[in-house]
Amino acid sequence: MEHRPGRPRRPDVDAAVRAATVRLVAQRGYDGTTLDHIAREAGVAKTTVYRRWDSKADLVLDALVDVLGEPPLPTGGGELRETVGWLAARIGDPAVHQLLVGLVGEAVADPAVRAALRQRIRQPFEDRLVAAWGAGAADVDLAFDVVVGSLLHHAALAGSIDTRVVDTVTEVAVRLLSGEA
Amino acid sequence: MEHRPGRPRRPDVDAAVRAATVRLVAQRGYDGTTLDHIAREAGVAKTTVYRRWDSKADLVLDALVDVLGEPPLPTGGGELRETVGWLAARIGDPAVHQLLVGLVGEAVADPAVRAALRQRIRQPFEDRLVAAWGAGAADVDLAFDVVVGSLLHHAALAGSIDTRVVDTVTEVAVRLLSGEA
DNA sequence: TCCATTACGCTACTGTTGGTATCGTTAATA
DNA sequence: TATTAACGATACCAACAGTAGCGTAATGGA
Repeated sequence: MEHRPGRPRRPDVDAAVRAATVRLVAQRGYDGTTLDHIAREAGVAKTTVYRRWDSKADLVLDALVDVLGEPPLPTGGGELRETVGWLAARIGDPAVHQLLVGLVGEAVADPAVRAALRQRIRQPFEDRLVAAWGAGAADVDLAFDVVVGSLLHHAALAGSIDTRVVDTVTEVAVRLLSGEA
Repeated sequence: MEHRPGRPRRPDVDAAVRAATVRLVAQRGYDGTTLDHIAREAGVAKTTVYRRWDSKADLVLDALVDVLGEPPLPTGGGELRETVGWLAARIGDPAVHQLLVGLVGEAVADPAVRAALRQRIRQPFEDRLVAAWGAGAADVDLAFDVVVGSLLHHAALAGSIDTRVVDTVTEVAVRLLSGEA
């Protein structure tokens, strides 16, 4: 029962394509990165990419989930800032925010991308905070929108992300979640 | 000295094209609206549109400036919320946020759009607040990014904008500008 | 009136890009 | 050996932003 019949998939292709996607989108942006380019960079035919992912958005989301990592689980009392700060810091990473801003752009036009983004990016973050704090999911959603939205918009208008802005936005979101509204 | 030599421009074309742009982008989104469609809807040839605007982004920005309107000038003491709330409410308008989210998407890839967006959208807002409050421009920029970014991101993930979110975000930005950080 | 100048509509076109179809080949199982 | 599925390669399609060229209409000036 090792394999289904037929030629097995090359085992290293998924990782190579994801890595090429992250690298290229980080330096050339979402729109500036074509699928031909990704495939060539990963040493794979474009048709192979489309056998494994449904669309460019699907691939980029997969690459983003990979490079984003998992949010830390706040353990004690004052650790809320740890989780929120982690999110803000991750978005400061050019790879993360370039991948994300491209996906958000697609989400505006495509409800499927919207749902996938909620489920694979926002949900895990929300789960941690709700589990550790019993906070309302709506409040966490709002805090997430404030952190991610503010930083992405800042990056869009400024071209890069200022560290001071990351800190201030973190502070704002922590206050919001602490129930000081 | 009435006119330069040559056939004068049809005087109502600018307004008609802007109106068609607002209408179509509001209901079909930025990517879902083609220039052929805009031209047809405005009763004008596509080449005429390109004689008057340099690009789709240029046209959409022009239409956005038009439909956004001018921020109110806060007059007295507690009127900061008036100006910030105006901005948040304007973004709640589907026409405004659809136009804006498309432009922000272009701004990520195109520094020229980035600069134009700063100058024609954020600048007037900033001018009012700095003139009336002597607040630092950097603080106003941040507040702008928080209001606009949070609401656009919320819209991107939810598909529409919740009124409660508009209010909360306004509150957050007002606090930020009041120097309670 | 004739001319230079500029806007217009129209049609046709280019170039890019996400995504697909086809096909011969290769690597696995049964 | 037969079947099954993945692969690379190439060619292709459909959209769409933006451009070129052309005949025509409308203005001001000589």
